[in-house]
Amino acid sequence: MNRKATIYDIAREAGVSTATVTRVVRKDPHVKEATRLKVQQVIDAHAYTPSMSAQNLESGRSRALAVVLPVISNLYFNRILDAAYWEADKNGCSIRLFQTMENQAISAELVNELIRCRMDGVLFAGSIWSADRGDLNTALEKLGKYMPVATICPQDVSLECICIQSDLVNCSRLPVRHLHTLGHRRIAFLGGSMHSKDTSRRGAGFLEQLRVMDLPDDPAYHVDAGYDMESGERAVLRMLSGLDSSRWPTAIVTFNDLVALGVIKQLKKMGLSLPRDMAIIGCDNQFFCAYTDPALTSVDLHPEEMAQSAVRELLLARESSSRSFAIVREATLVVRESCGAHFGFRRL
Amino acid sequence: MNRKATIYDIAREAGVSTATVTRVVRKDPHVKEATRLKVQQVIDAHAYTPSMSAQNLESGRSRALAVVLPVISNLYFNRILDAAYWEADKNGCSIRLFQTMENQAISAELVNELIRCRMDGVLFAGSIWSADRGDLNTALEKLGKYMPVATICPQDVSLECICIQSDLVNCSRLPVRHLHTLGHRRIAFLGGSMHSKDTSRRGAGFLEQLRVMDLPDDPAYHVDAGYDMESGERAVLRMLSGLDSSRWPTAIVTFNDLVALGVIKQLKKMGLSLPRDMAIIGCDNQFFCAYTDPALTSVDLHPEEMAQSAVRELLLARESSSRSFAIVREATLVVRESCGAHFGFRRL
DNA sequence: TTGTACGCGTTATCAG
DNA sequence: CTGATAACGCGTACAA
Repeated sequence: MNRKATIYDIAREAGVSTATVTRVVRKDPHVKEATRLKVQQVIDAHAYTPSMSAQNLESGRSRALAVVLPVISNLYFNRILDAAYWEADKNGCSIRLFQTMENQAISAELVNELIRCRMDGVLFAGSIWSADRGDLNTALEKLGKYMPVATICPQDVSLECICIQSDLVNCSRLPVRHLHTLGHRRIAFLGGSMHSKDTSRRGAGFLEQLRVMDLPDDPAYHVDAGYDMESGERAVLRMLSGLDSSRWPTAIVTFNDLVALGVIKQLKKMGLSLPRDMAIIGCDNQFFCAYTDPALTSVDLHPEEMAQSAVRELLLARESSSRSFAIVREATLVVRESCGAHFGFRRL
Repeated sequence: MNRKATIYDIAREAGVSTATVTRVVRKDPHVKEATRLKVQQVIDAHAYTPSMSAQNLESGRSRALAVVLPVISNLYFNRILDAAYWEADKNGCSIRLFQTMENQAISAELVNELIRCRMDGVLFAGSIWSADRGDLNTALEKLGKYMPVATICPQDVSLECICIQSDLVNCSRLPVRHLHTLGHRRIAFLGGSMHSKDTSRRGAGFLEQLRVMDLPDDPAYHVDAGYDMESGERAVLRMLSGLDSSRWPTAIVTFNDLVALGVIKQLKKMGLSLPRDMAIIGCDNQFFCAYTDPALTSVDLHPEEMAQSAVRELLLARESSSRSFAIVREATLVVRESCGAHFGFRRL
């Protein structure tokens, strides 16, 4: 294994001091042209580049942002990571990834690790806010003493940091309103959890919307489940098999597109024709939505833009004193075929 | 912003030297119990942890591996990254991500950046080997002088590094044989490219298999295309509309599952019934394969296990002298519904 | 058992 | 314009 040339090697070989080498590298104008040329030549010959670690030690920064999320294999977080990566890259920063898995909480070890690495900032995405709010804010507060902190969180939580908020209200309102317009009254929600301590509180928001629109919120229409396809299959089966078909809902809103995938599969297996017999709306507007059968209508939370904002604010906060504020990114409904809207279909 | 306590702070406050603090942190047994206790107490009080940057500078290493791949939003690479992450994590290493986008080549800048960051190792995944082999090996060779290098590559390329090879042969053979068994003779390949300089040479391998099995390799059955769903839609439309329906293939093998998604959508739009009118086989065995309609039969290259092996070997090579060798991970065919095999269906 | 002193590679400051 | 030199925080011989 070679040893990479150091600034000393360059300085010696060019017959100058290390200070001058730095000046040349940094394109400091106060260097005689002849000197610059000679030094640059040696630099090129060795393909010299300043050592990252040394720079970091000296500057006390890492030129890296931490992104903390549950799992990157989940497409939603994958998109956040990707967007964060490019936004950071654009600013000469790298991303250090931390996956917490199911463990939603911010552990003390994680906090210490982040401080130890001298992260220039941290972005928390995912479900940390489901944990005890007190603990959470304590952790964020401590972290905030060392580096800027940003979170991508539902609109109704208040955290002591840069909050990029997803539009929980419209995320629930849009699907319900769309279905209502199409004539649906019995609308079910599958996946996630109905409890207000839920990951993203999507279930609770959904219930609220039903009430606002004066629609029945039959408890039989709300099955707590997980966040993946198998959960969707099981949940819809459990719901429908417990109900006389005359009481079946006519539309299903799912926690996310994965759950919707499972629901669609199960409904087809039961012989239903979609969207005629059942309307479905997912959430996240994943890449495969246009390729399900029928193509899945879905809510887009615009995670990429939230991640971009988060990184941008983090980088900004690095310079100035850190602030605590919120930015809301509105949700959008992407209408496809799974509710029959494209047929001008209207349920009685 | 707080300043994190340094080893000096701890030493002063505990009334010992920095060396002793290090000993306590490192659990060096040659420390008097009383001293250890006192120092540990101060350490705990400040939640002191040695600075990563300082350690890196001192040790000349970064405790980090680089993963270079085209895009993480592609599920295949996403899985590689995820697996690499956990394997590295298990060994106290972090992952530094580099996305190259379409730019397949290993640029000189990338090489320098990797060296500059003192990466403990690099894993290249993706399509770098499509580039000129000479350039590639030159870059790998240079990199190899500074750190262990591993690649996840097709089985038929020879690179001067740790080669985790995907099973290109079976990746082509398995689908063709499966279709052949089911009675298919006119088999098409869509997506990627037929040229041997192709990204993964999957097209070329496919042609070879057709010949081996004495099946017709009508050029009309091979449409170069991209790697995504839109490409699949366009490619199949182009192929079929240029052909009298009597000459249509009876089965389609696609470059990957995304292309298959597009193909399925387009075929349905044309009114075909699947798998009756057309058999389809994808590649990568993505999570959604079980949820397409019909469920997609697909080849699994086992990217997770390849990534694990790669990281493991990288970590090993860090200690010993670096070697150059290859490990092959065999491909598997996961049979679902898209070829009708579950019906005992047999085409004449 | 403990402390001193130096090296790791850069950058910044301050003389010259 | 250029060169010493002092941090930056840690590990580690070597000495005590």
